[in-house]
Amino acid sequence: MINIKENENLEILNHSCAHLLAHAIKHLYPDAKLWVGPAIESGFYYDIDMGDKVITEDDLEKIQKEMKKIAKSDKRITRIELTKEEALETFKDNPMKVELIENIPDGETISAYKQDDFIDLCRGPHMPTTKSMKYFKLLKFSGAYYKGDSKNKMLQRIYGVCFETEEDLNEYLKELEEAKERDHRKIGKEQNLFFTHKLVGAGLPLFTPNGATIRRNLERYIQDKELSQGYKHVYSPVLASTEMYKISGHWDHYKDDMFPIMKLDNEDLVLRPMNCPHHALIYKNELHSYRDLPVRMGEIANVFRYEASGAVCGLERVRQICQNDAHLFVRPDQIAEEVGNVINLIFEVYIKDFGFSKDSFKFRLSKRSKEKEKYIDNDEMWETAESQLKAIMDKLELDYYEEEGEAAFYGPKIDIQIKTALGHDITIPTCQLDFSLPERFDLTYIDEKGEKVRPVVIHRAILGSSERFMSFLLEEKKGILPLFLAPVQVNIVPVNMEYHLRYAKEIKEELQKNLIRVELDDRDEKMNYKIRESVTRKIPITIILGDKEKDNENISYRKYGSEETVTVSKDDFIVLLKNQIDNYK
RNA sequence: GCCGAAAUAGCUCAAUUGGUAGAGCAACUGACUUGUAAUCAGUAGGUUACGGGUUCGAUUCCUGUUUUCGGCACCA
Repeated sequence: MINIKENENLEILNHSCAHLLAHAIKHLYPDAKLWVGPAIESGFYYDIDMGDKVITEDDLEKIQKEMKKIAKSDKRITRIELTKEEALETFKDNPMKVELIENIPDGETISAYKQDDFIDLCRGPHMPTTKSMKYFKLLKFSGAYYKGDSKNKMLQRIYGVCFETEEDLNEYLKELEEAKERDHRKIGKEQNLFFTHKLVGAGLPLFTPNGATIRRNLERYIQDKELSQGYKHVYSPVLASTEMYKISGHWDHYKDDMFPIMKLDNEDLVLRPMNCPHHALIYKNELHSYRDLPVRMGEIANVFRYEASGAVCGLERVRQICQNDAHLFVRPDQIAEEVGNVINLIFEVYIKDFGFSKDSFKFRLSKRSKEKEKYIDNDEMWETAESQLKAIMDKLELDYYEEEGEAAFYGPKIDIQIKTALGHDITIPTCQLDFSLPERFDLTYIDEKGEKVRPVVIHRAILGSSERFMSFLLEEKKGILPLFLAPVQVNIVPVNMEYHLRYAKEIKEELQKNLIRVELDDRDEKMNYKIRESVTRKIPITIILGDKEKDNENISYRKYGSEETVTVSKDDFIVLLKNQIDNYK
């Protein structure tokens, strides 16, 4: 999907189109107060205070028509420089712009752009004339908080996109449609993988046998990976006393994201939002020597977060999250190596095993913001942790960007960001550095001098959560699953029900004994019908059995996406399949 | 949580300004079955998300709730 912000011409074009939108709005709704209208990755928007007027689909049509009219009339777009007083005078009817102008430091040039009877405060640059905006479309509208702060009133935002040619616009609109086809919620329904039910609640998906098969095999896969890297797995309860979260800092910094307290006789229990304190206590349960470190403690663990009702989304954002979590308890001198191992593991899983493209995710160094009260208070710790993570990423020559305000409350993170089919930017794998948890739970190990020393904790998740990884997998693979995850790996279609069913049953049993997930389509239907269904269900392998196979005791199969038929002996087939499954293909 | 929209058969969607809720696919029944993407016929399937109101009459209008969707805010 194209990124408008990466193409300077398109960025200027889209920003100019935002002005065109505002111009049309002022024609149709003279009382509307404009806020800002930037170009964004997917086009442009404009935020407008329209008083009590609420935008509808019909309005969008009207506005678009008016935009076309202004564009066609070929108005020159000119830059005007103003003094602060002139600017205040020009925009005196708009309190939002007045505030904006008042905050511009004295002496700084204030510019505005004018096209016919419309003028807007703006740095520019812009296209020379309104005629440049020929191929655009208004796409959607919604509410948006003034200055992006939920404490403020809500403005109305209109989104659109503009291109240099009609072909580019149509291509883009086509891609938007195709993205809808990839939406994991649509695939989940088509392949009967998961659903939500009102009686269970929002953000709490139920996994059907098909979805559960994918999930179970994903969880097995990642645990085996971890075992091969020296991890050990634990189980810990989903509940804990609030006392624990007061020690960990969750109570001060994360309470609003947790489900409310359950009062017992003389205990206050909560559903856990994270596993770190539980794991810290497991670490603390025994004495550790410097020789034993790093301790790599993993768990496929359910956590619970009170996600806002407007935020829950399919498997992408849920309220019960099954994390592929681990905590690495390391000596300070092991930090770089262990973080490196985590990054390598991410590459191994995402690139090598699943074959995702390098462009499908981005590394982000997530730092704390200036609102320090949101985070655990220890400036020195934060500076050390952030600079250490940065140094490690630089040494690994990772291509990454930095963002303030994205850290966890207890420490900075390396997050791996992906874009969903619908363009949401979300984290899947994460690797976080934590000097706070060991301090708060008084974790130690004995160093070579026999003294107690503080370890450092690395929090990490490779799949992120089972739910979120599944949503990513389904969208990236367009519902075509690798063999080791497919709910049905092999579908058997007999050519004729009367003559070939017995042989088909034999083959099915043989495959089943070898733990291959196989189905035999023994319905009273024609062969072509069954083949078609096998393909539309995206089953990786369809076996066709007729006289040829029966007489020679072999099988013929076709792979999903190929029309080529391959004939092999039954035993060779089983070996081939098991090989592919073990190699995650 | 906020702004807006939606909710009709298992699924995808219809139902002209308020007047008996329909279709395709799937399911079921019967017939037909021999080599790589849909055989034919029939049957059944609904308190139109849930509650309240207006009306002689509500899928349709008003209202409350829930869920879903598009954003915003939040966010691993």
